[in-house]
Amino acid sequence: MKSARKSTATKTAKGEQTKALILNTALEMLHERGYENTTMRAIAEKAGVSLGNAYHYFGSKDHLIQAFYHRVNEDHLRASQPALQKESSLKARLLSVMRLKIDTLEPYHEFAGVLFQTAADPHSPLNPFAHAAAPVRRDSIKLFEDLVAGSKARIPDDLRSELPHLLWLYHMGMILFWIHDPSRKRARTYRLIDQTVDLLDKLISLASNPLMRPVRKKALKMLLDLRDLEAGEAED
Amino acid sequence: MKSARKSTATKTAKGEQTKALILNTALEMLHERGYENTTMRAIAEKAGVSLGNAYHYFGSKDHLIQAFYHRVNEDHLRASQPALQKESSLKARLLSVMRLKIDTLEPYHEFAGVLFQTAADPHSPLNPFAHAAAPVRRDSIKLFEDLVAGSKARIPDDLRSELPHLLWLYHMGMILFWIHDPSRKRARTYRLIDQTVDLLDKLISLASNPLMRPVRKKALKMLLDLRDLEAGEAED
DNA sequence: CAGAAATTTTGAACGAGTTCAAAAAAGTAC
DNA sequence: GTACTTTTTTGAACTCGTTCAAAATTTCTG
Repeated sequence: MKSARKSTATKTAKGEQTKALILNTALEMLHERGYENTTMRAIAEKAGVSLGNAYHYFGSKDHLIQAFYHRVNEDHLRASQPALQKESSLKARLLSVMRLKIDTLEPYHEFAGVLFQTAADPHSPLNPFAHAAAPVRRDSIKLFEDLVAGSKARIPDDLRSELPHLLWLYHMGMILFWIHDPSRKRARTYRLIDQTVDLLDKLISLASNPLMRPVRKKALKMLLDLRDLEAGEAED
Repeated sequence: MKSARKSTATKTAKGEQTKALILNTALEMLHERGYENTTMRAIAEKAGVSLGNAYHYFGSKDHLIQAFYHRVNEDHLRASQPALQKESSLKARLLSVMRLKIDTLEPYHEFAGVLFQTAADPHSPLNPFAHAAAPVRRDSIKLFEDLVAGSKARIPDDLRSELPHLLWLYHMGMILFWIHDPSRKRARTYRLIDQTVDLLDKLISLASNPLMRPVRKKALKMLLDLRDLEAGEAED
């Protein structure tokens, strides 16, 4: 994890094709052999390109991991549509989305740990505190925006606008738990999700109470402070 | 981060001496040159031993990082004693300890990021969800046990026994923020600590209210569930 | 279509973490 | 003090992520 070179944009149909080939090969191997055994050399070889060529399109192995996360995210987004169409209560929507997230992630359980390791890197776009503009991150938050926007719950505007980020953070926490969950069929994770979704729903109702307005304002202010540290170098 | 070999216990006075020499050299270089520039080769060379010898005593570079964390922790523990002697309210004790933590960590700010990366590794003893028996982790929680034990606050037993872990988790969160804090003299971190300590103190009072007993019990139960996932493989 | 410019592709090299078999040194028992 | 066992130490080798200059190919321009 030395460099930070960006993945090069392709300028050509041929390039596009090669890039896709490399990515698909990588994801396949990641799935079949896990992280450690998926070396850049192995990817290049299986894809039938040179090692240097792989690096031309993906500046580092991390970029491949991000691409993986992006892919899984798309799958999850797609899988969530039916539930989001059907359910209208915030609680039911959240519960479905969270369960489906674990379902989607499950095939990759054994190597998901490194995903969190890269997320902990201060420069990773998955890092909760890092610059929010990173596309991977925006994509994965988008789902929670839809989730909130489409629900009929009466939620004050200040909370409503912040809620997607909060839920995204919560969902990262659940993934962290899932990574370490040794229980059969990941039963403890599913149980925890049931419990926490219930709790969250109650908390949101509580926080939406007009009486809570001052407290809520204060808490949300602090959360905004927590987020997006990238902005200014020079604040005192 | 491939291997998981343990640091070998030394069997000899000579060995003990060499191990200490390597560790001290490593910590010094870590401090002076940061993580990236402190290679195992450089450590070995400066310590006047062979590369293989360094690996004999520290199974991986991660072990050195853990040793670093351990050392910083001892410094912090020592620095906290006067305040813990003087202050008796939970809030004042926590505030001092947290501020001193940042003070202690500050010299290492530029490379502290990797500390969190290793902490995110499912196998790291710093990982909040991993096996709690790891000595590094126990040591760093110990401080918060003292902090709570020595305070005169009236706190129900169930919460009191869980509080050290909660505070430790909170303190990890503050470190995470600090790592990303670009503000001058880390002013935002200190401000956040002031605010959150205030908030925590209020929350603890609130949770200690007899009326909250049922809710508290439930929440603590869930937290216990969250912690120590290492136990059983087979729960359904 | 020829030549120039841009893009893709290659292959070799480097640096760093890690492993390991064997040499050197230290400790132990008689 | 010698022969053994154990521990320490070495140095070479291996793997893997990464870089880079240059070759091959494709695209663009007139």
